[in-house]
Amino acid sequence: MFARSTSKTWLRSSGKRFKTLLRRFAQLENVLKEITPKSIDYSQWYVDVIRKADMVDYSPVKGFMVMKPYSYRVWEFIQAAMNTRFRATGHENAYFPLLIPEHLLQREAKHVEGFSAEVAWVTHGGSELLAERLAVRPTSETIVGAMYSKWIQSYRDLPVLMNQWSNVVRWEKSTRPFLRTTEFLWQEGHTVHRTADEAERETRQQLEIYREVIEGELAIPVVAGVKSAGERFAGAVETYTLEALMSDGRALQIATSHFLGQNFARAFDIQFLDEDGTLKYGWTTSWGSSTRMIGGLIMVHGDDRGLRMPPRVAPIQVVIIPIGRGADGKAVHARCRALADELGSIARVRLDDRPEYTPGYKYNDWEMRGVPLRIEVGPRDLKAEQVVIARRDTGQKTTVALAELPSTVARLLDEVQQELFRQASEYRGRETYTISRCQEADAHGYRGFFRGGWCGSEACADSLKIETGMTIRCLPLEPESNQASCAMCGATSRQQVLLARAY
RNA sequence: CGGGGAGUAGCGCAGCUUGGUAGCGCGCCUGCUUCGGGAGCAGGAGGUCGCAGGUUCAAAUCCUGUCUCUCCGACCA
Repeated sequence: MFARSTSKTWLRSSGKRFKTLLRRFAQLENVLKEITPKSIDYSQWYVDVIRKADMVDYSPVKGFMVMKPYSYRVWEFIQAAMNTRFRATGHENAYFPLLIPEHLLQREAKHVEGFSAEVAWVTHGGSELLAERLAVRPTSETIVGAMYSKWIQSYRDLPVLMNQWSNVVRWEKSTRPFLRTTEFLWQEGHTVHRTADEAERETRQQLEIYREVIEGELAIPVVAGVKSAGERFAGAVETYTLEALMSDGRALQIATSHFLGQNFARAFDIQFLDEDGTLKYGWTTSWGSSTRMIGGLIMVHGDDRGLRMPPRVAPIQVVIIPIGRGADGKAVHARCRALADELGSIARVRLDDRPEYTPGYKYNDWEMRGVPLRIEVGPRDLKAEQVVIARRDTGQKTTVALAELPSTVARLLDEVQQELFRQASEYRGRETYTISRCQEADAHGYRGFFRGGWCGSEACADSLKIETGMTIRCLPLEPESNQASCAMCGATSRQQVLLARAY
């Protein structure tokens, strides 16, 4: 036993030393100076990318991070894309308070149970001890429910369709920027409906909106499904989820939508007088997506040179880099400025005219930040009335005549968006396996999505976790085929499930 | 929360074993020369060594505590 633990420790530390060596070697080879290659240390790669791309910084408090402008801008694009769709489906934005009195938080039994371990409490106002402690919201079902019960009296008040953009706090044990932080930004929708059917439809409709935004804007392919009971939101009847596959083969739950039945309506007394004169409980839903999506964006599209931004959410879509000095330089700069003005109406353009850096430095710099298109303008191009365009997604360089530049840029931005989605889809397709026994995932290093049968028992879900480290990510809404037997116990399968190791 | 690793200039690190003037590379500032894939030379600025105690004539170095980051588990968007 002693020998075993010793060798384990040794392996761990020598593994780390080995990684450091490899990393240094990579740096000497000038593969890339600032970013650890994915293949050497994925976690380190992730941290390097977000820091070198100037997306976040750590704060003095554990688990809290600063979102710097370059990542916050991405968040703003996500917000815009979602707000448009929320509004189109009749939702309105509102804002509910940050602090929730303890008695409210405790109204719904399963909900409290689910969140109690990670709630932060406010106990003092100034130096005075509060009569009742106040929870910093981990999510807002309770405070929203309490308010809704005041606002709703008649079926004519329904449906209530509200959304809020806010921060929430969950005291997490281990944190990683974007993926799991103690405080995070998100959007949470809360609705009340007259019938169960309507609430169910709402739940699915919002999941579909998430899919549109995540696939269409972030270029991240997702699998839509239903959570198993063990993975369900605390207090929900049914939780719908979108699962994405990261480039290290682990799954990320990227958005969820909950059908809450009448659980919260009963707990918070959300009742309405129906047309038939009887008092009924409303049917509620809630749905959320967070800055975690940005973490997904990084892990799905990033490569060893850094980020690769899908154009639709890229803070800078086109960077123009002048080449040359002296007399040439002046003409080049004039041309670049003119191009920046011209293209500014069709894309988010940045002219990098910093004199202190060479073009080569700038290429690397902007590639690290994932700018989709780079336009190079040098003396040669000036004479030939052309520019060189380099794509971040494929690395391809092409020469484009000035006359065709605006249309080409517009087309290429569209192509890069498609290509990133195509690459991610192809990867996911390649790394999705159908298995009949969960141990078969071992051959693939438990990297990827695994489709297998499930008998429906929580015991099997638990043993899966213990034996393979995988969890049931969801019961896909569109199962590919139905396995005859459970991948864990071999009994008759109830439905195909998606298995993976998850973030 | 358990177990590893790490905190020294903006970044990456050496120095610590054996206590005695704070170092290197990159970056930064100034000047000149450079510019089609991380430019060159010269000069210069920058650090209460994570924080708090303790030992000592003397602590980056030794001891205790604590905070943060990071990895692996357990718990979760």
